Amino acid sequence: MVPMDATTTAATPAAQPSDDEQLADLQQRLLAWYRAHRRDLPWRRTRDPYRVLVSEVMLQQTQVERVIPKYHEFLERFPTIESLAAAPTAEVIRVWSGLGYNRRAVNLQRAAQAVVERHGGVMPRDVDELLALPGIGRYTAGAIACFAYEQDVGFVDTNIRRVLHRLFFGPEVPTPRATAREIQALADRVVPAGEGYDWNQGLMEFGAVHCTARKPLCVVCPLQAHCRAYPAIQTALAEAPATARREEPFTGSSRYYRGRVIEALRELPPGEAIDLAALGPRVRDDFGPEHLAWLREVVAGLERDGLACVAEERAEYDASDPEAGDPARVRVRLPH
DNA sequence: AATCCGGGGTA
DNA sequence: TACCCAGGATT
Repeated sequence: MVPMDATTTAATPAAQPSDDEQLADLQQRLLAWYRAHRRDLPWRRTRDPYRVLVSEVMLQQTQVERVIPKYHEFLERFPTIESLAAAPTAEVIRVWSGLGYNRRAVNLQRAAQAVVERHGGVMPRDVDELLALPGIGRYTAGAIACFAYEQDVGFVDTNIRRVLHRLFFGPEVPTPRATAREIQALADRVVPAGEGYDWNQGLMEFGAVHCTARKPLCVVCPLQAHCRAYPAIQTALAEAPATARREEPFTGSSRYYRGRVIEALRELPPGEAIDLAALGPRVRDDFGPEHLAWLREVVAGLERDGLACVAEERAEYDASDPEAGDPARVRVRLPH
């Protein structure tokens, strides 16, 4: 006997679809949108875990259009995970030129070395094992599990965060209504079974070209009926005071000079080192002896990140200051 | 939670 | 010039 209670699933009228039916419709609409609008990107043509790894690390904070040529160049030079693991780090850093966040290059090679040494050259499938690799966080681990091994796992990048927040929580401005944990849990829950690859690619594509941060195309959005942010998002974005987050000046910053030093080291002949006194003028026009200690600190920071190697030439013993090394005697090069 | 980490394209 | 952008690691 069917209960009289109208709230039970069995008694729910077709005119009031269940949450499951709503979600299924949303999923099908997004998948349909993606299959009609997806860009032909190089890393969408492969499931090779190594190639997926390379693309995902490059795509961390770097735009698609800038990654595409470097992706081809990098794989031409390092076609296999073994070749990357065995290469001189200096060469990996050189090939990385133009992508920025150079630590990623070092971590990518370290990850390749870990896969070769700890996993016999086979990229792990489990998110937890992937997370243990250098430079691979929750996003990249999930992306590899999904885009290389086609597992139905959820993960969150800036596009997925924005899209899921708008759909399920409402406008993300002026302040987000959901925590990172809630978004991650949601991302895991809404992956359609067996469709994880297209679903996650679709969420990112949708966020990148349709449900954008500034000018979402709500008027022609196929997900209108499912969106907690529609149509309030347009008003919210219009009223949001242009986030007065002043960026600190880049020229003259530590980041700027780190970039200049790496740029100078890349130009050295392979294996060659340069002393600070010669490096200085290549990094800043006004360089003088008073900048030696400062440059030594910049180089020390790069060394901590595995981006530079420092060798101090044997100094004369100075009885008055036995601790101090002479910055002028320090030589620097890219790591082997 | 805040901060650091590059660089290039574009309005 | 100012602003944007497929995160991770450290503290």
